[in-house]
Amino acid sequence: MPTIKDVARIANCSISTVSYALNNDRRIPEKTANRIKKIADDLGYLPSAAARNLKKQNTNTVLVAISDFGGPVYHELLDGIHHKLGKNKYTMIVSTGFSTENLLKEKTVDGAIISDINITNKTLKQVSKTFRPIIILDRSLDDENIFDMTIDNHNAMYRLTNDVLSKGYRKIAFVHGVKKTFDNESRFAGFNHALNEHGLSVYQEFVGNFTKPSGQKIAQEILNQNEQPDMIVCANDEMALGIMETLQINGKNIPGDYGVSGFDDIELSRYFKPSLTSVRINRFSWGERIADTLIHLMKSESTSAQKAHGELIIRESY
Amino acid sequence: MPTIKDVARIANCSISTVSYALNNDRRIPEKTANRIKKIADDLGYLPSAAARNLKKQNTNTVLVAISDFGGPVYHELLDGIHHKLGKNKYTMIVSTGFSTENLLKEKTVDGAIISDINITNKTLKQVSKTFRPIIILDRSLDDENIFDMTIDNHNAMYRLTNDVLSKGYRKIAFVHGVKKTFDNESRFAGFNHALNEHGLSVYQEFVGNFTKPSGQKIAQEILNQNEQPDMIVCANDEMALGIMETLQINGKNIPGDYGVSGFDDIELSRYFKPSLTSVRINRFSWGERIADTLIHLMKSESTSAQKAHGELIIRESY
DNA sequence: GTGAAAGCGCTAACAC
DNA sequence: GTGTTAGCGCTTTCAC
Repeated sequence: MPTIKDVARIANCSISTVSYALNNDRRIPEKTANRIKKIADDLGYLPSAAARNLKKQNTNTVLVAISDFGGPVYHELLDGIHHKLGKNKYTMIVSTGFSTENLLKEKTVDGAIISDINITNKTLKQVSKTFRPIIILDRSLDDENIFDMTIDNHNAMYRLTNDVLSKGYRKIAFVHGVKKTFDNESRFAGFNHALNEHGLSVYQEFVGNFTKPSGQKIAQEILNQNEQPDMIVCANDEMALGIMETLQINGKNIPGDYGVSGFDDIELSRYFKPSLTSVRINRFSWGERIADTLIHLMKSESTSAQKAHGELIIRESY
Repeated sequence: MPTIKDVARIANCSISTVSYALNNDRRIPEKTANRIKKIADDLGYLPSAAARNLKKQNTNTVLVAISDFGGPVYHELLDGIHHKLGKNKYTMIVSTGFSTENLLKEKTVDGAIISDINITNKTLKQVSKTFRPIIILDRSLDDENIFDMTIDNHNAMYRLTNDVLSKGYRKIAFVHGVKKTFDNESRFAGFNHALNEHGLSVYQEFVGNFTKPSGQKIAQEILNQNEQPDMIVCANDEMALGIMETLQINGKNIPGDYGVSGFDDIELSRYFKPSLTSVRINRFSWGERIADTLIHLMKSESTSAQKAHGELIIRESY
């Protein structure tokens, strides 16, 4: 493993000259710089990030922490973040679970974007104390160096619910995802907001966990009860899809017997029969804005962290 | 930002004692160790990975490089890798594109798992020269410190094609993904192998790029030509799905007018009507085996890198 | 334009 | 059981 020392020895100069040359410092004439670069290249020299990070006290790396790689919603978001980060010479790494905790605590990154509810507020606050900015997408949390760029769930669900109401539905059930999560509570709040304005309140409530199987289970509950809703508003698409599937297997028509709506607009929702009405967030540009904000924050420049807005995608499911 | 020095000062001992205590060295009595740990905790001390990495010349981190976050096939694989890595106290980071190049070259990781055809062989060889093992999943490449744990595409496609033949199909078209990629060529080879054994050869060939839109375009080509195949074997599910969709839109029946098959068994394939016959790889246990092998390699222990085998999932599409 | 040297925050060999 | 110290591979200040 050649180090900067080896390059210096062979180039017959000091390590500082090598360092300057490799980092394109203006003081080194182009000719010398090229000679040194050539030698470094021939030697297979690659600088050590550990040494540079230690000296410079930064890593030029941004962490994106997600709750799992399976969710169908991260793709565009990550692409958007990566795209903007690349333009600004940052490296992006993605992690989950215990790996995220390690990375955050060991100062391996200059900034982080968190969309993983399993990371505790305590960890977040502890880490942000070291003056590395953190943008959160999965909760609201007020703390210095922690910035909220969540989706404006409330407003989007409010608009969706108003659309549902305009279609004449009145016995409206709500299917929760994991309770107390930001996404669930804010979506439910937007739903209630619209209902209340019409002098209505939720007809029935069910609690799932944002997954398809939980939707399937809830559909069974619905089928087994006496009072039947005419509309089922779900906190996300995956549960809505599970509900529709089970309802259909049991001979029900959608939207004939029940209207159903989702949230997130995952790919499957477009292909399911009937296609699912949902809320779409342009996650690529959301990601770009997130990265942009984080870059400003890491440079201690002022910016404002803004929420993402959803677009109603009306399809055939109610 | 407190460092080990600050902890030592407050604990009124040397930095080596702090280091030993924090790393649970047996020499430090539990009582002292606990006192020091408490002080470190109160101070909000977090060790610096950069310093430790520089000193120890390793990072305890494994990189998984994927070509994009959108592919529906990575989820289980990453979970399997992460699971096994966690059991062995390694941190996993995931990256794409330019970020992967940076990470690999700067020795930020002790080992890497590559499933990104955009990373050049040159980079791989250069990096593996530093004696960090690399496992490749997206190509065959013979080099020291580079280990092949690809899917045994040839064998799986051979078995699928034999099943197709046993159903009586004889005018069999093959839809390529990106040419010259390992996945495409090895699948095509397995396909040909089976055909040749029956004294047949491919009826027609089309070239897509592993995406759904490319499948849709190919379906149009098929519809516009005179000679019609009775079976369309595709190099992956996404293209197969695109083909089926376009064929159906144009009034064709599957499997009545054409049989279709895929490869990968992505989630959508189960829900599409007709459901798609495909090849499933248990990616979780594949991931576990990959991580296990890499761990051995990083410890310079001997192991054998083995390929992954696919399971035929027979459904309704031919 | 180039070099010497300090020092980033740790680990671990060695001394006591 | 605890402390002293060298040194990991860089960047950067300061001299010349």
